[in-house]
Amino acid sequence: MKVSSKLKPSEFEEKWQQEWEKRGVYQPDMKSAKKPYYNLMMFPYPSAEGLHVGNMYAFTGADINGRYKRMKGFDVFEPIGLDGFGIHSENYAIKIGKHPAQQAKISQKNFYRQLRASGNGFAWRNTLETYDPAYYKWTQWIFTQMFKRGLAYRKKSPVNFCPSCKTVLSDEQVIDGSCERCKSLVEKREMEQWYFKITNYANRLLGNLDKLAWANKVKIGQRNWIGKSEGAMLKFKVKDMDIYFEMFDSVPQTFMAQTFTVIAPEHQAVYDLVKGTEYEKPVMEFVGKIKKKKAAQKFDIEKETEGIFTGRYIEYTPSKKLLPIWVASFVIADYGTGVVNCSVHDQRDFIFAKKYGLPLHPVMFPDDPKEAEKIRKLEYCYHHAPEGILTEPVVFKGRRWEEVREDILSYIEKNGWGKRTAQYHLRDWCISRQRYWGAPIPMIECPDCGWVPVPEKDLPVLLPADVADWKPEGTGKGPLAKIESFVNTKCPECGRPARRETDVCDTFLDSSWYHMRYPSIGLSSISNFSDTQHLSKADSIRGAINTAFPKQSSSGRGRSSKLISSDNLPPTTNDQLPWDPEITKKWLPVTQYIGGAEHTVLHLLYARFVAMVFKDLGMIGFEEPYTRFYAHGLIIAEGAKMSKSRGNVIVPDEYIRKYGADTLRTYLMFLGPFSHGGDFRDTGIAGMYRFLSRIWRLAQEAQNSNVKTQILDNSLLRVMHKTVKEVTEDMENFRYNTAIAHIMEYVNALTENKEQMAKNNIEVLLLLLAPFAPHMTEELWQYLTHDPQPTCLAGRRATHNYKSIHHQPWPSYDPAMLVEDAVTIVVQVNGKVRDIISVKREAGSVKEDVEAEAKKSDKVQKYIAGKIIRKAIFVPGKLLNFVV
RNA sequence: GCCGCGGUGGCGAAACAGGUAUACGCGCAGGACUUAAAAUCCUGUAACCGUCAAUCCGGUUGUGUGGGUUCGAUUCCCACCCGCGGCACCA
Repeated sequence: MKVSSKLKPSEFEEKWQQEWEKRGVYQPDMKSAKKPYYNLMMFPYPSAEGLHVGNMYAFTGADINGRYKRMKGFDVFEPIGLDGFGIHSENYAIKIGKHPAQQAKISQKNFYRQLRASGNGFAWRNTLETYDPAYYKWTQWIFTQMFKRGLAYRKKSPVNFCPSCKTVLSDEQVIDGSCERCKSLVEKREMEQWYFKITNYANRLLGNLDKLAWANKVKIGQRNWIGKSEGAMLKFKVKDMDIYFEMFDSVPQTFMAQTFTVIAPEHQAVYDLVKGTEYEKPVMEFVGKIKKKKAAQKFDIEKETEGIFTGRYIEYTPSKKLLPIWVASFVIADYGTGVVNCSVHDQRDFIFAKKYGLPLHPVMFPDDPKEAEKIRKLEYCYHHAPEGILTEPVVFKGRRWEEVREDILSYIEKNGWGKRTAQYHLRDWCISRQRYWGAPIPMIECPDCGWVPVPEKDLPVLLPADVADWKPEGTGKGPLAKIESFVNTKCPECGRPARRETDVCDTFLDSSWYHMRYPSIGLSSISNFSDTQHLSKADSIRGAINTAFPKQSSSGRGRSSKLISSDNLPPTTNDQLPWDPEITKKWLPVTQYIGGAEHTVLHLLYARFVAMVFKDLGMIGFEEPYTRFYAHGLIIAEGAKMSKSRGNVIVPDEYIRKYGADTLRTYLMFLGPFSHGGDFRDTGIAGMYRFLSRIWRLAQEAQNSNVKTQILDNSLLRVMHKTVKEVTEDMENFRYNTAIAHIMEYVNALTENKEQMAKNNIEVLLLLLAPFAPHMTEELWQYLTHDPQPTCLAGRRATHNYKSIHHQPWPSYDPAMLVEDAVTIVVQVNGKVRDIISVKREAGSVKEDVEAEAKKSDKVQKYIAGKIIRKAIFVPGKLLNFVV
């Protein structure tokens, strides 16, 4: 075997990519793997033609972990797919004026090409795409499971609507109240939507967080999003009416201060309160006005709070007072009960009461009599004051706000006014999207039977293909509503004519369970996968697109929107479940999940929720899908997030062409800590190419016949063991930048001591570098070593005399080799470094010896001569500090 | 407003347990090789001050600002300033 004298990635990178894939180097045996390690990276959603270096950064970092773990002896499974169904991909299709299904085909080809060219060790036989009917059949199946368990329901609720794009937007597409694409102000529209009852799981989602090995900031993010708030739910009667209101109070300490009640304008009971009274007209006009205002500027916090009296009162038993009920703009309808009792000890209530001249009654004061007088005179709002002293109720007179809470809660319960309870900030998950490019919600509305789920045997409900009008129009109905052949169907229960749901599922449902699917893909055929089958699987998009776009058949037009039965679809591993139970038991939960922190509260929460539902339905044996999650940083360009509109998108392709994927990968990882990301500048990349070229030359010099195979003891060997130790520790903690730095130091040591260099020095170097630069290390490894044993790489397939470097064991180090004969001791005088001395290892830990040695130093003498040494602080093997 | 993260040379960044601050790299400067260039290799590179000068030598300051604890602080504590990200009328 020969290699070029110069590092030329184009000569071998593609070659190895093909070779690895052909030999299944990264394809673990799913059934008999002994040490399964499911290394999962969040799959990309194609919202552009291809990947940018920011994406590549994330995938490379995840891949390095997989490659390292593989060398550590794990059966690493690292799958890849595309989250190509949904609004991001559809928006991109709209932007460039292509049909989403056509664009999906183009994006898929390009994304997969780039992911291959980046040198990632993916299990290419286990790919999935969320728009593949074989996949979304099961996304729809999940919906029906939710519905059957009462976890999917319909509710009329305001949704985000962009008047310019004429479309409904998801929450995450609304940035500061504006549409992320056109920047116009987003409106709120009342629409009936499908929801998943994620709030039923709020407490479990919160409680389990403690058990997860996740980045702390992500856990904190989820805790805040779930937003548990404990307090009391009180219940009181409306005077002269048969209406009772419950109201939540998270600060029950000052419950005796409550002097009025506010109700949300959207609250259903508002009308009942004023019906037939003189207040009906003005109040209902007010309600209409506020609703309009809220619709126009959904997220704008109305600084000016507004309200109107309803003419009704709450019989507030604790103080035996009547609290006037007001409709107030600031009350949130879907948090708590939408009715709140108000007091002087709340900032908003205080402002509202002042504005409308409502009564206020302080019951808590500071120690300072002057300040207390100000509170009595209602000069400012005294709230959330731990040191505040209560005056009411009398039994708690003199108690402090910070310690009285639990006793007050018990008191409220004892008197029967209310009960301890918790409220959550988390809302139910809105699934409906009035869009085209998504999995149709598999529900049928029958005039007689109501909402009926599509039977499992009829899934998937295929997305009709030849839809000319697939763009969102913002009429409140999705594009599918216009396709009569889609809409009109029969009720699965009674067989009479019925209509299909025409909304599609939120794309976050697609991605909430994909980790369940990967390991089971292609299971029945994996043992005798031939190359041709493999290629046809890699090309499966063609099949998917063809079902979405059947060729015009002679039998007539318009047939393509007819639903295709599941018989025509690729076989699945199991008819009852979208995964194989045994395989799932072996590989899940995911061993290591890696992704961006921007999904802290969306994808990562939904996936946990869906897993909990699976667990409750007895389908899986765990409820947390990702026990370990690592949040990688973001690559920015010129100080800003990469985006087309900014024009700062950096595509990896040209760099790969010029320097090779190895150089780009290593460079990206060297930029900074993987958790921090970094600013991409191309000035440094040539330096990384230079570094890898040095290794290239070094490895060739190692083939020189003069170079010994192994040297048992010399200084280089010690450096080598130290490097192995440091790099190993860095790899375990995703500290790739310092791992590379340590490899560089090692290379520097080798270059400076070439006469001592042995072949095993180079072999260890290549092994340490292999996760970062998989192609060139493979090329050099094959060049340097000739493994005589034919190795079984991919089950039964390997026939050649070849063992990949990526299947070599990770080098180990001998701790005994790290111990040096002499230790360096820093000598300080009054905390300032005055000299550095070297003593024998044994002497380095004996204070007297080091002290005597240090006193011999002129530099030290200069500072201690003629002075009294009061103390000498000694850190064995490290430091000696004279205090004079 | 609340929550989280960060602030170290010209730049990206190291310092894992309070103990030599600036590892590793980029950039820059100088040199070697060459007819020349590229490539490669070598040397230097926090600031300021001292000696005619100096690659050597000696000193002072220095990790956003001001305090504190300590023999010793980038690291721990308190207060503040600045930047980034998330949430935001949640009673």
